[in-house]
Amino acid sequence: MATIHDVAKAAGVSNSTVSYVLSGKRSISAETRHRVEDAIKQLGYRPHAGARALASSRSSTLALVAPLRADVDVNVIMQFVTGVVTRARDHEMDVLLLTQDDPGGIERAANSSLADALIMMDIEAEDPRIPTLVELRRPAVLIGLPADARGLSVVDLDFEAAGRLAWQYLTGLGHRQIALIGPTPAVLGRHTSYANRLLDGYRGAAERDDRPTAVEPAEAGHAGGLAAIRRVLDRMPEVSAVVVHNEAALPGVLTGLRAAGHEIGTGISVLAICPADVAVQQAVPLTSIDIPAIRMGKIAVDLAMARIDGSDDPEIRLLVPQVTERDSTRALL
Amino acid sequence: MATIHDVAKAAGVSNSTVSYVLSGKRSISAETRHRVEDAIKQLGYRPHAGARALASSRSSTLALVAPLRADVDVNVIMQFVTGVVTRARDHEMDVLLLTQDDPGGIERAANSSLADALIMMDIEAEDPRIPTLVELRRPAVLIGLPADARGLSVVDLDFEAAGRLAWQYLTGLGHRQIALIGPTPAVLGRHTSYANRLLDGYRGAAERDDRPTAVEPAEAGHAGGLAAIRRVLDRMPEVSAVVVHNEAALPGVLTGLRAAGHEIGTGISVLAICPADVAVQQAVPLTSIDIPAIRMGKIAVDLAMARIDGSDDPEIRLLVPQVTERDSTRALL
DNA sequence: CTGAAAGCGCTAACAC
DNA sequence: GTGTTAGCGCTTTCAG
Repeated sequence: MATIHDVAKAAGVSNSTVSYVLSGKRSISAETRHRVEDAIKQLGYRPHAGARALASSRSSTLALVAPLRADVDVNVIMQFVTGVVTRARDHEMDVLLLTQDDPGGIERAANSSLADALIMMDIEAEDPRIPTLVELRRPAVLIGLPADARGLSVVDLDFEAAGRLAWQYLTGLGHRQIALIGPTPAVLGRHTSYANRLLDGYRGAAERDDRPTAVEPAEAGHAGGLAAIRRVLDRMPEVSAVVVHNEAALPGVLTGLRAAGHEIGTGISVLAICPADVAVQQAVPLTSIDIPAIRMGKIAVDLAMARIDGSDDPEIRLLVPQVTERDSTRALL
Repeated sequence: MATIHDVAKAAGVSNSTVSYVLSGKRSISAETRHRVEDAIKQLGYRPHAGARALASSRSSTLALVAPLRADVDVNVIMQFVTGVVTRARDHEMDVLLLTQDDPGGIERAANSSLADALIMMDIEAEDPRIPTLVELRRPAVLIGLPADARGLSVVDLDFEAAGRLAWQYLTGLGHRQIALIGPTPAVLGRHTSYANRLLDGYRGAAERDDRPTAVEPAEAGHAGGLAAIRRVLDRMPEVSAVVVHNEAALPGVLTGLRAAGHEIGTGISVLAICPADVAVQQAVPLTSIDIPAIRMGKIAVDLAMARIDGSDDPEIRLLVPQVTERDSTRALL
C-alpha cells in the first residue's frame, strides 16, 4: 500500500501538503492540488485509518449497539441500521456493529478509541447501560427515550402522543369500542421505553374520554396475534376498532379477525403502529401511525456528529406521529 | 485515557513488557505479570486500537458487506449478521458494517487497513464485485456460491442438493404433482446464486423422474404469495405439494391455499426452504429445509480467520441440506 | 526474563 | 502557499 510519503514524492511536495490537500485545512494552490490529486489517483492511495486515528485522535467510526437477537422486530431494527449506516457515510463515517450482549463492548469501543461516538437502540425506561454510557464521556445517542436521559442525546417517535393520536383518530371516526394489542409481555416486562409510553398515551386519552378499552399483549408470530385478537373479541364482543402495536403479531391478528367473520376495514377497523412498509405488506394495506425508523437512524447520526464536533448540547428529539390512511379503517356511520 | 506507558510506569516495568503481557508473545515471570495486570486494572487501561493497528498492521476488524435494503428477506440477513458478529467476538474481532450500495466501500475498508478481511453476502452467480475483491489481495469470504469463486473462500448451503432433496422428499411421500414457488423475479433476474442453484437441482430431479412441474416466482409480501399460488393452482389444478423458496411470500401462499379450500398438510403439502424460525412462525408450522443462517455466518468468520492467519488455503464449504418435518406435509395414500 | 529504541503512517504545530 | 518535524501509542527487533 502506498503511503502519504509515496504520494508526496510522486507529486514533488511534502507530506504535510498531501495531508492538507486531503483535509482541506489550509489553502493550496490549484497547481499543487492538482499534482497531488493526480498522484493519489495514480497510486491508488488511501490514508491508513489507524495512523490517522492515532495522529488525529479521531477514528471516523460510529459504534452502533444493536439488539441482534431480541424480541424486537427485525424489520424495524434493520431500518434503524439502514438509516444509521447510510447517513454515517454522508458524514464520511464508518459503522462498527456491536451487539447488546457483548459484555464490555461499549467500553471497548469507547476506551480503545475505536469509535468517536456511540448509538444505542432498544432503550428501556430505566436502562442499566445508561450510567455506563454516561461515564464513558463520549458522545452518545439513544434511539428510544429513557425515563432519564442523563444528558445524552435522544431521538424517538413521541410514542405517548402516538398513543393519544391512535385513540383520537378512531374516536374521531365514531368508534366507541376500541381495543389495543400491544407488544409481547417480555417487551412490556422489560419496561421497554416505547411500549410503555404508547400505552400511557393511549390509556390517558381513553380515561379522559371516560370510556373503557381492552389492552392485550401478543406473543410474536402468527399464533401470538391470533390468540391476542381472540382474547380481545372475548373481552369486548362489540369491539369496532383495534390498534395494533406489534409488527410480528399483525398477520395473526388479521387472520383471527377474518376467521371471526369480521371484514377488515368495512367491518372492524385496524390501526397499526409500525413502519410504513410493514403496514403496506399486510393482507390488507393498513392505516397506520408510521414509525419512521430510517429517518430516526439518520437523525441519530446527525445528533452524534453534532456532539462530536462539540458544537451542540445534548438534544432530545421527539418526532410527531401522524396517521396515514389506507384500507383498514372506516368511519362508523 | 491511560497509555501503555502509564501502565509500565505504574508497574515499574518497560513498555515492551506490558505489551508482551498483553499479547503473550514471550514468557513473563508470574511476579511481573501480576504487577502489570494489576496496573492495567487499576488504570482501566485499553490499548489504543489505532496505534495497535498502525504498529502491527492488524486492525482486529472484519468488514461485513450487507445488502441492507435489498429484496432479500431481512430475517435471513439478520441471522447471517448475528452469526458473524457473535463469532467475530469469539476471535476478539470487531465488525465493521458496510452496505452493498456504498460505492468504494470495499476498497476503503481494505486499502485503508480498516479491516483485516471482508465477508460479503448476497452473492450473484456472476457477481461484479468479485473481481474487485480479488484485486484487493485481502482475505475474503463469500456467503453464497458464485459461478467462479476465483480463489476466495465460500460458505453456503448446497442449494442444488436442496432443490433435489425437496423434490425427492415429496415424491418419496407419494406426491406426483409438485410445484415450486421461488424468489421474486428481481432476485432471479439478478441471477442470485442461491436462487438459480436451487432451481437447477429441483428441475434436474424432476426431469430425471420425467415428470412435469410448475415453477412460479413470487413478489414479496402477502399479495405476492397469494398471486403466485393462484397461478400455480391455475396451471396445475391437481397439485398436491408445493415447495416455497421465498420467506416473504410464505404467508400469502398459505392464505391463498386456504382460500382455495385446501387444508395445509392434510390437503396440500407445503415444504418451505427457509430459516427454521421462519418456518415455525407461520400459521401452520411448516416442514422445511433449514437455511442455517446463523451457522453460516459463524463459518464465514472462521474461514476468514483461517485466511488471516495465513494457515489455510481458500476453502469452499457447502452445507448438506436436511428436511425437518413439521405439520405441513403428509404422505399421499 | 526484561529493556531500549526504531519505526508504523499520519496530523498539526511551527517555521518561512 | 509550502516544508520540517515532533509526536500520537503501540509492536517488535535487537541487546543483554
